[in-house]
Amino acid sequence: MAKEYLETREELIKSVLDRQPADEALYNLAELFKMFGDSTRIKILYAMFDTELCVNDIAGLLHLSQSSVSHQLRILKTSKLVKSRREGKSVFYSLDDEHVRLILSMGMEHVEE
Amino acid sequence: MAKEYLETREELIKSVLDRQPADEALYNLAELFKMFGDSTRIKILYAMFDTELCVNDIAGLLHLSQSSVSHQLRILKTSKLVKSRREGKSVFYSLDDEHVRLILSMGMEHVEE
DNA sequence: TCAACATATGTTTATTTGTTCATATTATAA
DNA sequence: TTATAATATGAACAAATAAACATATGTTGA
Repeated sequence: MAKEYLETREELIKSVLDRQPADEALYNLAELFKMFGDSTRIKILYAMFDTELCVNDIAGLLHLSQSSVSHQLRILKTSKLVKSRREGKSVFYSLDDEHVRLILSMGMEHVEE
Repeated sequence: MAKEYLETREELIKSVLDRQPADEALYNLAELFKMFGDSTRIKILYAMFDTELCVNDIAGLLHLSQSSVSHQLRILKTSKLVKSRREGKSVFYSLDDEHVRLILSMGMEHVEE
């Protein structure tokens, strides 16, 4: 009985390890969520939920400094969460991927409960 | 023409602001994602993806110190991402909510591309 | 070419945060 | 109740990081 318990327990532990994704995948996953884990970036991402915006628009809209917005956009772009296109003097940013919207929505659903 | 452009631009800005969730909601959203934005916590959460585990199991499984795991579990519990039940000397932790699994899966999908 | 505007970037600083170590709490069994 | 096992917690330290400030780069029109 005790042995059986230990065996199934060992099996449980083993199955958890088997199912566990590789460390690298989990590291990347954490890095992804880290991008969403800052108020400023979340505000910026949400503002772009269904429209592209240029840096000054975002800064004005959200009462943030141009520098701060630009820095955060660079981080978001490096992480492939936003993309940009230049139009004259302005650079328009938008969400890079439908997943970004999904992740935002899913999180918001959880928060709103 | 220029005026029309400006008007629609103003309208765009206005509509963004209208759609933008309250700062408090966005703050909470960022706090939620922050919980997922650390490798250690992600590993712990994923290990519990479909089974409850006690502190020592997690520590052994993931080669983490007991203290570190306990600290992180407290943070996760405070954020309502995990729940716990005591059984004798052990405390078993598990994901608190189906949303947690959904958020993890959605993020992993994005990362795996 | 020069002035202005929009954006990007480098640096410094202050804050946040994860880990470690030591110790406290809680529960079980002898 | 004492020893031991499992977990929790407090404090100190080091690393990560967001914001501010100054300045650089790039773009347009006069």
